[in-house]
Amino acid sequence: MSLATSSILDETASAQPVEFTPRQEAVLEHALALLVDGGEKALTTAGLARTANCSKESLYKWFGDRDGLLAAVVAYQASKVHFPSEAGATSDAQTYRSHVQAFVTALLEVLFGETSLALNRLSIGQSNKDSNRLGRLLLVRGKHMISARARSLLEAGRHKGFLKFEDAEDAYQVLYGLAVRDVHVRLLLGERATPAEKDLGKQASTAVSRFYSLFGA
Amino acid sequence: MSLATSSILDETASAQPVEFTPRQEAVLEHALALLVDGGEKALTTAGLARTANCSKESLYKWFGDRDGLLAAVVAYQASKVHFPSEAGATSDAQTYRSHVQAFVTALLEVLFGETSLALNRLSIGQSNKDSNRLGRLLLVRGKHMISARARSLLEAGRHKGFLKFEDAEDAYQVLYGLAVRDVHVRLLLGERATPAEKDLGKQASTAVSRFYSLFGA
DNA sequence: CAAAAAATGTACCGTACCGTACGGTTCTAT
DNA sequence: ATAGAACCGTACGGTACGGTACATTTTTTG
Repeated sequence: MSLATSSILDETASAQPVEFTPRQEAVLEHALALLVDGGEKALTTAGLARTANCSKESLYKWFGDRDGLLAAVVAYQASKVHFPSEAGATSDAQTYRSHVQAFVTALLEVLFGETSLALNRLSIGQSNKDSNRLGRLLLVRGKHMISARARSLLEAGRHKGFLKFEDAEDAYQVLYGLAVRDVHVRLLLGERATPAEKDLGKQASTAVSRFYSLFGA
Repeated sequence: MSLATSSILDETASAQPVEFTPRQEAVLEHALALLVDGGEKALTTAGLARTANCSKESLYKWFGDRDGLLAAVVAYQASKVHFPSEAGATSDAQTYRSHVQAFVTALLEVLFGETSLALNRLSIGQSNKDSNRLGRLLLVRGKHMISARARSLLEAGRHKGFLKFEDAEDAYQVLYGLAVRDVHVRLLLGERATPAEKDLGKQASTAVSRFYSLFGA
């Protein structure tokens, strides 16, 4: 049984960090590069073997089949994304708000990055498969992780009296919508971001400002 | 020169309604059905010819090549989507707000429909092509149309003193974000909507409520 | 009703790519 | 140093699909 089907795809054990050897990580890095410019069609087993200076046989030994390779790419990239955890519990209203704004900025940086866009395009393109491994992988190791992190941040704000809301998940969804709007989908469709949309700090600032208008205590 | 490259793809003349013969529309309907369950891989020329009882030669005569067929499917579906225009200029605050809410509900109905999701998945999957015809097609005949419609609706509300904002496009983006959040992307990734997210009227209602908190006069 | 235009269905070709096999090479451990 | 494992590069089979050609049938038109 391949590495892909035995551990990466096993969503019951989705907590452990998924180890790759350095050689495999180097190959996955090449795979990412191929994906970012060229899309899924550009990531062929022969092409990856050529650009990464490895053999196809190794690819199949490591990842099982092409789907396993794609899943490994997604899992590997997800393992590289880390969000800053809340810096200490002792913070006044001002610094807490700056934490929220930093979180939103980091969120936009990840979502609007070319790598994330390429992987989202890949997963969306595969979302009509029987099991839809990539979509679930991206959701569970990407969005759900971020969502959990955001909820804990917002809960802390409520506990300290900076925010007021009923459901943390609901509040996070609003914050997400205010920050992302339809920019994500437009980027996924290939539209270029406007200069204003490229100023992620400014975008995050106004989003947080509006969020506080709705949920500030 | 094929129909696809001569008229559908001609973005300079993107205003005229794109005519198809009834026979062609019937074939495009079958193509849509194939796309909705099965994704792009399921839409093969041979498969479409078989299910639609037409010949491959006719497909190539009508649409040029496979890309032209995909573009025709997108253009055809876009031509079927219509939003209710604002019903008369004489309306009080209450009915105007109901118009806004109806617009948001219609927006969600379109975006979360299986057909729209399938076409968005298709266009996103093709967004790394050289010209990226599908993405631009979906943007110009879909999102931009809706955006223009929304701006005029919001401008009317501002003119009547129901709303207060600086930039109509910016206000619309906020309304969009409040209503859609990350549900669209999650659906694109294959996740099922929660029961609460399926209540589009309720979702639109709270979105409009929050929008009025931010932009109400 | 007959000629012409259009459409159907099938057969075919070329290409692209997944997956496997195999000979040769490099690394590792004892 | 040497045996064994891992790996590289390449070549090949099988398959799926885009696109074309052509004979037959259906529809339109004068």
